[in-house]
Amino acid sequence: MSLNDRKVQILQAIINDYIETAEPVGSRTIAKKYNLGISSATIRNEMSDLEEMGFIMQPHASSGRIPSDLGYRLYVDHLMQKRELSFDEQKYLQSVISRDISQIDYLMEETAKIISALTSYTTFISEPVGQRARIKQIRLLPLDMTSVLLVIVTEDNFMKNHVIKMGTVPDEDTIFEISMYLNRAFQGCALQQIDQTILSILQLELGEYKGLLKPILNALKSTMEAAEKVQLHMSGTKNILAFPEFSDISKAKSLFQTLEEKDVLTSMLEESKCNDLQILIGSENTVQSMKDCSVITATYKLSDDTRGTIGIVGPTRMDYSQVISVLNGMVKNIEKVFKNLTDNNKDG
Amino acid sequence: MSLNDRKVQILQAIINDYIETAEPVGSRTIAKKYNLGISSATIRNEMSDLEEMGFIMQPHASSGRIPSDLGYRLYVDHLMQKRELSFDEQKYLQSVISRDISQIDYLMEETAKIISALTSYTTFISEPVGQRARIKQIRLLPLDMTSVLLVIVTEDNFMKNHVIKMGTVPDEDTIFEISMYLNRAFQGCALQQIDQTILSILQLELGEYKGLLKPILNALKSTMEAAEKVQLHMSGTKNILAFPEFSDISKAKSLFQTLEEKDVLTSMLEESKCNDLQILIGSENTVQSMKDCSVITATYKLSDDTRGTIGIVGPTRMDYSQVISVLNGMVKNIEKVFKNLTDNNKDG
DNA sequence: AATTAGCACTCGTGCTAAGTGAGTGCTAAC
DNA sequence: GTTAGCACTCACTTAGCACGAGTGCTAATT
Repeated sequence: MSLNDRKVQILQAIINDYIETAEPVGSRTIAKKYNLGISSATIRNEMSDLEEMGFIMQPHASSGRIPSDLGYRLYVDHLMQKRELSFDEQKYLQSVISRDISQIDYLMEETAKIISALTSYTTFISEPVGQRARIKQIRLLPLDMTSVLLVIVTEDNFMKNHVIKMGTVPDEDTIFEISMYLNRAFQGCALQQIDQTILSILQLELGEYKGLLKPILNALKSTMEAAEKVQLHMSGTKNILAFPEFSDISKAKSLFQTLEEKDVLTSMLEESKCNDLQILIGSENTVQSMKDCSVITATYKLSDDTRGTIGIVGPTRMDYSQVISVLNGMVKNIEKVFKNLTDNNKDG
Repeated sequence: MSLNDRKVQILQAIINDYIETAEPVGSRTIAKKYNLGISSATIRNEMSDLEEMGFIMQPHASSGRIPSDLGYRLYVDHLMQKRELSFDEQKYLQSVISRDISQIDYLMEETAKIISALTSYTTFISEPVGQRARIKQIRLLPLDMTSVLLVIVTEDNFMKNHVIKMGTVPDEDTIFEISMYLNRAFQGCALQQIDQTILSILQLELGEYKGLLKPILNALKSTMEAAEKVQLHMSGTKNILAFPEFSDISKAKSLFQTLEEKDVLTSMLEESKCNDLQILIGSENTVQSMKDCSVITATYKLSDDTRGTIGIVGPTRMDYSQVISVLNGMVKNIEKVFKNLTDNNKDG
């Protein structure tokens, strides 16, 4: 039994119809709606074959057929038509550019919102991460009467500020000097490289301000930890409730549960980071509560090793073709935004 | 018809039972479960009165009674027993201390998680905000070959860093000088106070680096905008699905919709900021989708004018007494954490 | 040999009717 | 004023039935 042309047409019809209606598709529906030039009886025979081959299944005897995960897989890999974005979609997608995007978290938040609005699926996105391990700059600044401000920047411009309370704050020039010491001592360092030798030298150099060393080390540690932790933004979780496959509250609940565990999502995004586009259909997902969902992820690259990932979660019966074109569009868009941002700032 | 002692006892019994079971409470249930020493017939008569007075109502004829918003109001204002936290609850609540809390957003995130876990309601919390309008420090630092880093700090230590791309980056000493100019020019300023006079002087002082002025002004603007926008953290949205009052998917959906609109929540928290504790029951809420919910908010104060608010959303049938004690406990806790943080840093 | 028409059969869905039980309101007796 | 008793209401459950969408099989047709 071979997967001939007609079987493929029928499978395609079933998938298209099911994506649209969420109802099991019967042979008569296909005969009437899609002009394949064959009768429902013939379609029935073919469907029986398709079921035997594992591409479709019956929710219960004497009901229509729905695509299986394998069916969707075939569809995604070989049948799916590439869909161009409409003008309106394109325009809406690009609206993220026109806002103030100098703040990365805002850009991420907006991006997630736009994608979830366009696709009506749940969207999550990770901030771009690259070479964070090494310290690029570490600077001390005066803040007020009782505290100084420590600014730490890693190689890929991840940065974090720390307020350090002190009994008495040194004067402007002394702070500048200490700042220079610190920068010389730590620049280019990974956290692990900071050993006792460096610390003793530094302690000596700091002189009467050696009390600063402890809070500075704490700040370094917490910055490095935060740098490891990829920031995640999410939007459109409520959309899940609109799909009939989640009208069973308990199913919705367990998916929500998973979506609240950012670690799970982060590691999902991490895993897919090497692929430009990754599609996991139903049972292909490792997370139990997503066995009824498909997850599509796309990776955007700001440089060779600075990347982030956008992910979409929806029922397996999702509009793969639309999602993929939206994701591709958005990836191009983000990359462009960052490029523009860089160029603009060079002018200003 | 007066609200005598017996009526109050019956009302209390109805509310307690309904909070526990979520089922309309009948006269026989009360007679059997709560030993009030009167028969179900008497209770029926009293209930009839209570209904006439507006404290309870029937979902449909010949069903048991449920408390009305007015009933809950009476309960909350006069009947409710203050509940002490159990040892375990107290311990769990304080577990937020033992983690690394030097980063405010992490602390907020954890706090929301703990409260939603303890109460099983949805929790949202706003970061402490005080006098943000004025600039406390504005500093320029070298970053790398093509860019400098601008650090802006407002009066209440809200801070934001901005990367400014430049064709050629001045040397360390020049940057320091520019940094000092800037700081002198803008320290103590509100954004609105920056006028043309200041700008022309600055432009003169910046000399060949006057190109910096535009990005600096942009950075100032975006910082001030971000400072106005209160950061909000949320946890436990999925809990909503566990309550029978939201087993109707469409109700759950509209509540989710509201919870995704951070502006709405932010303004709710803002409004309640003057009260230590505020309880809005059902129809007392202005937001339409929350007319079936109660919202309890508690305000924590880090100083006279630096405050944040914790809010809890749940069905009107919520365990008011538990929620209030958890919120009070957490407010004390947060205030303590911040106090400790300050003291610790003074030592180190 | 492939296709199709026809038919029996399956099974979810929607409707109705009857029965059940929790709860009320009213009345008359205590 | 309190209570027992009773009629009544109404949501909820269950069974039975008809309907229709859909299948699989078989025999006729191309």
